[in-house]
Amino acid sequence: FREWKLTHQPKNRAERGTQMLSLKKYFTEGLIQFTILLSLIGVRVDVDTYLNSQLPPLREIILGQSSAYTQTQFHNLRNTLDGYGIHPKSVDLDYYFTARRLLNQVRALDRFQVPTTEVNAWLVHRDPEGSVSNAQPSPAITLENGSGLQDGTNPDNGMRESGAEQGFGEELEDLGAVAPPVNGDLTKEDIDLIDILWRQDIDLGAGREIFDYSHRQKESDVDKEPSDGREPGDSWRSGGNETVERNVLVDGETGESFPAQVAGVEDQTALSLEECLRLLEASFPFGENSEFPAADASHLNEAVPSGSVSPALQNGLLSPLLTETESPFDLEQQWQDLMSIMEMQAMEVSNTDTEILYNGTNGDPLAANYSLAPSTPIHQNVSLHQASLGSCAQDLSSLFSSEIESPSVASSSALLQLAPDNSTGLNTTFGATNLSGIFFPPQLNSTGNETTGPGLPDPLGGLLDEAMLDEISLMDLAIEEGFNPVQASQLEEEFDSDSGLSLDSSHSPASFSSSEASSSSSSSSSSSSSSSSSFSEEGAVGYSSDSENVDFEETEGAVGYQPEYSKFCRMSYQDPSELRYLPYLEHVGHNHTYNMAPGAQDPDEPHLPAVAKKSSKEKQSDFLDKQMSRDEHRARAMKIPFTNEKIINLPVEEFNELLSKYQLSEAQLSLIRDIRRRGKNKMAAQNCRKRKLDTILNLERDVEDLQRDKSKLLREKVEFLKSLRQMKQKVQNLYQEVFGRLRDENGRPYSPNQYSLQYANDGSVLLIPRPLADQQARRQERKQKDRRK
DNA sequence: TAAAACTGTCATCAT
DNA sequence: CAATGATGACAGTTT
Repeated sequence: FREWKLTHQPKNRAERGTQMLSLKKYFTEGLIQFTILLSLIGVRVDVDTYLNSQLPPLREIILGQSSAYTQTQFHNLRNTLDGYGIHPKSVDLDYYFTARRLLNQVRALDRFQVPTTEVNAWLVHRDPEGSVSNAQPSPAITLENGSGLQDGTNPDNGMRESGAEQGFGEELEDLGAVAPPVNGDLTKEDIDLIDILWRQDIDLGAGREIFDYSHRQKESDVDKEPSDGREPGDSWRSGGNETVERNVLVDGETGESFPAQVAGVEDQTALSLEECLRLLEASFPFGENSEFPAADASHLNEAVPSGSVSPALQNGLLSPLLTETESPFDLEQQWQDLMSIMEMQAMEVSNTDTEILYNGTNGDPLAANYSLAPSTPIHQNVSLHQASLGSCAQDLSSLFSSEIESPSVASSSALLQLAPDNSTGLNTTFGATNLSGIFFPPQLNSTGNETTGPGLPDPLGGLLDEAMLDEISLMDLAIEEGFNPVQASQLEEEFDSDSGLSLDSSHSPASFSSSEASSSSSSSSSSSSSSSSSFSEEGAVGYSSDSENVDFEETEGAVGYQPEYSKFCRMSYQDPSELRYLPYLEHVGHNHTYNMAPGAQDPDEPHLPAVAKKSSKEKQSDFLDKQMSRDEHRARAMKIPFTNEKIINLPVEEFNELLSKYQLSEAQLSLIRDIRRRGKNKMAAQNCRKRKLDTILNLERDVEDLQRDKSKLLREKVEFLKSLRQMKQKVQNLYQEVFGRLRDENGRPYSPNQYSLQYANDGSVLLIPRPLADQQARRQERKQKDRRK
């Protein structure tokens, strides 16, 4: 095959050269300009994939000959096949390349991606506010990024989930930069900084207005232009909302409008008040003296239909539901949780890639495209959907069922809930009555107040709280005992780090830096144009894979396995041990077959007459000499009268018989014994190595499975927490409603400072004086703590 | 040419 | 105890 390369490659190149000359003008004048135009508005177009496959890559026409034809980039296959690679010794290359070609087609579909309406709207929305210049990427992009997240329509979502498909430049773009990506401008530090700031933004629960340029503009221009309280981009939200306009609240962080109605009593058929409250009491680790800004109280006044409610009232009102803070929030830990979810998402998407690839023979490309496309439309639909149901009108069952029906959406929803959605769906839930401040411990709340002003707590703060997880367990939704996301994440990071045991699973921000670092440190010259795709497609091996090579494997003309690949190669499809059943493989050129079949390829005299006849005797002897092992040479030198194959493979009895037939010298006998021992040991070593490889691969698969499981569990956890919040909100609303309607003998409302509602075990609701209620609450709390210990 | 991967061999222990 | 298998370590060979 190497010969083939040598003879065909130059010809190939020449042909390509002439083709290129004729094509260059055409392309550069037409399509390229169009492409550049598109890229300037942030649309990625890969024209190559729409050209005749015989033509060289457009990239190559423009930039000149690539290294695609001079290097064998077989390891790319591994990276692209991702988890389902084949053994390097396998010759099932047709399948291999078929798979690759299909993958390329699928990716091509993915690349020519006309942005959806939502994306366009987003871009337009950002543009007039002064598009971000790439010259100063980090701060500007960070702001944009934060805003995009808060909008809940940030395509970054898709990026983080699809993980691999889009490149460096795209990531920037997805992070919110509207300007065309310039890969070289952003250093790794910049990316890290973006990431860190991005995390901080969410950590601090930064109010949306912090990022929202239009909002700031609104504030400054408030005199000139009285706004209707809605930004242009939000116009879609108002559709059909006019009827509840009167009761609409605006979430301070998302700017989202939602009806302020509280859940009616009649909603409680599914979930009894008692259950809700018990649940609430059991699970509320928050401080008793939580405070919230007066602004919240005013919202509350709107929210509660009957009676006037003072802040003090709310304090008292909620106190029976509140317990003391049990443990300080560990934001770092929560972040690790979050990040690990993201990594899981990325991994799953990459796995999806692979599955599509391998089902590619019967799957239709459209379906593949649907799944593979960075799925901004899908995610955004989800986001919008969840934002709309965030106001807790949505029933839990329908929430779950809807996601079950569309698994692709479900699998991607966790991230949404964590990133942008935390400010839409979740925060909407809590912001509905703007009581969210009460639900969070003072520390966190104060942090939010200091940094963001209007006291909007970090929705993520409680989202991944381990205490809440425990509560879920109490709810017979037990996820697992002793689950430690910190350890798990750390473990995961260890695996993700370039240990040589590539899991090919993470293109997450966490592994981003290492991957990129290894890419930049590798010697091959990945130009800036190719770095975008090499970043996303290379595995943890750190090999730079030029996009040209990835895209057009047919032209590489390189077959043969790469050492890089074979060490931890995968044998899902071809196990080396099967090779012995395919005797023709013996002539492929590699004589590394394990478990060599007896007599299958003993180069000793009588076995290769057909080959031998074709050449002269000298050549034949040379050939045989080269083919013979050292022991065979020794055996011949010692005039051993039978073949080494027999010496090694004969059973002991037959072997002894054989020895007894001949009169052999002591030296000969010794050599024969050595040959037998070495021969057997040789096979043993081969078996041993194969076993070792199998073990590693199995472990790798196990790790992937476990990571999948972990991701699933984390997703479930997020779902549970989300539903728990919704339930809490419902209960809270109910409590207010019920309490607000209570009247004493004189028709006056009860003061929440003096009374609170208690729920007896028999389902009855009691109005009891507050001191008593406080006592009971403390008692309950102690019980809880004891039970946990 | 250096480095990595591959292979055969030996020593040793286990079966 | 002999034969054989398994495996770490090492060295030579190949890529």
